[in-house]
Amino acid sequence: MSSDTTDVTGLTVEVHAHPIDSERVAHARSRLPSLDEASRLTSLLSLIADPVRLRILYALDVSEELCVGDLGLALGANEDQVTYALRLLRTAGLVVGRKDGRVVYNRLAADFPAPLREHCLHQLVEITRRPSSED
Amino acid sequence: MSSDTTDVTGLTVEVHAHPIDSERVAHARSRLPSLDEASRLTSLLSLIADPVRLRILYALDVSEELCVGDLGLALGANEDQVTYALRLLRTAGLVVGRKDGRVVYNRLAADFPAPLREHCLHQLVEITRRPSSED
DNA sequence: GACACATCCGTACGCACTTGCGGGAATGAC
DNA sequence: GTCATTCCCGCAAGTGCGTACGGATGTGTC
Repeated sequence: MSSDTTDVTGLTVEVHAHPIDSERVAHARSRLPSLDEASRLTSLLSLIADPVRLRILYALDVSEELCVGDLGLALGANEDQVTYALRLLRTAGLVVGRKDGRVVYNRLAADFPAPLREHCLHQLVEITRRPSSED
Repeated sequence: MSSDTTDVTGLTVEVHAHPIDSERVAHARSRLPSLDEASRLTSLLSLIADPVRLRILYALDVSEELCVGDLGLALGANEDQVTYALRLLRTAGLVVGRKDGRVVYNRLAADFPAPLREHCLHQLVEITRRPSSED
């Protein structure tokens, strides 16, 4: 790369060596979440940033528990999609399954992040009903 | 498709014709956001579900405005990444740019969704500090 | 004028994610 | 026992997203 000389030597950093506002850079830098924290949060957000998975969470939020087939019916989605979505949600620990006979009843995990439920599921959907400036 | 005979005729729906709990299916179905609403919301969530973009929003939240190069410095990120991330954020209307000379100062848009700012930026990061069950 | 700088654009590559399909394991009905 | 049902898994393709690179544009400096 021609503009990135990550300071291995601690010297001669070629990357934008002239900050416009170094004070604000330092300020932002000190309060910024680490890349590790950000990655953890974004991997969680990526999970709910999918129409099928989001609607599954909505469905499980209003109905206590639903089996895979009924979820497909409620969403009008393919059962393959539901199965795959549930696999990810379960792996992340957001959804737990209770097996009773040949039916698996799914519900939100007991330790489902409360802020995620309150804000993303209950409130955030509101801003989709008011396309402020676009579309 | 072999398992989906979307009732065009109104008859012979082969898809899981025996709901386990048809009451809960109907309940979930009536309260579920439409696929269109869900898609709008998820496309917004997808925007912030990225480490670079999320940290840019954080940086712009604490520092009023920052230019592209300084953002790269604050994040320790490539300027290509910052440029690409800003392009998406600007297209979505979340970030606006003020050009002064050859420097472009970026800041959060005036109509930046308040719930997004309050909940996702300020509160949601908390849940990343407590890896409940998974690493 | 020539030059350095900040930013953006167009393109191509690589990769992760999702989907659809076939098949298999477990369970209940008969 | 045989059969139907529910759900899950492995595999192979298609698709979209992010990154890197070269180059172009506009702008201050000398």
